[in-house]
Amino acid sequence: MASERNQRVWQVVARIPEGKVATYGQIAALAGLPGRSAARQVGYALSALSEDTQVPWHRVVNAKGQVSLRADPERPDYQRWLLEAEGVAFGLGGVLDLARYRWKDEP
DNA sequence: CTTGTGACTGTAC
DNA sequence: AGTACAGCCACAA
Repeated sequence: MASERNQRVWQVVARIPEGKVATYGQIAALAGLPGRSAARQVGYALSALSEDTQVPWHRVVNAKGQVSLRADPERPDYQRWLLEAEGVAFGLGGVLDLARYRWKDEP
């Protein structure tokens, strides 16, 4: 069974609308994770997700607007592929425009 | 108990 | 622009 804070993180991630993305720091703030290293715990929480999870973890990117996730040798840009399918445009370096796609908790 | 690692961020050079 | 360092926390061994 997952820890409460992990579920809290997943709950926040699940609120990200389609075609939008959020940064780890943002997720941490919304999830109410204390401390400055909260972003790490967010990443750790996502790492604990199952393969069949329904959480849109692919909408979570780092502060640079790039997909993080360890590069799986078999799925090098799985996350990017999922985002592109939602209408998110990536730059050449696999970077997206955070100023444009960053999710805002309130409209 | 200690140590090492990690889907990170911000500041400094 | 990129690179390096520090910060802080959870988890596995």
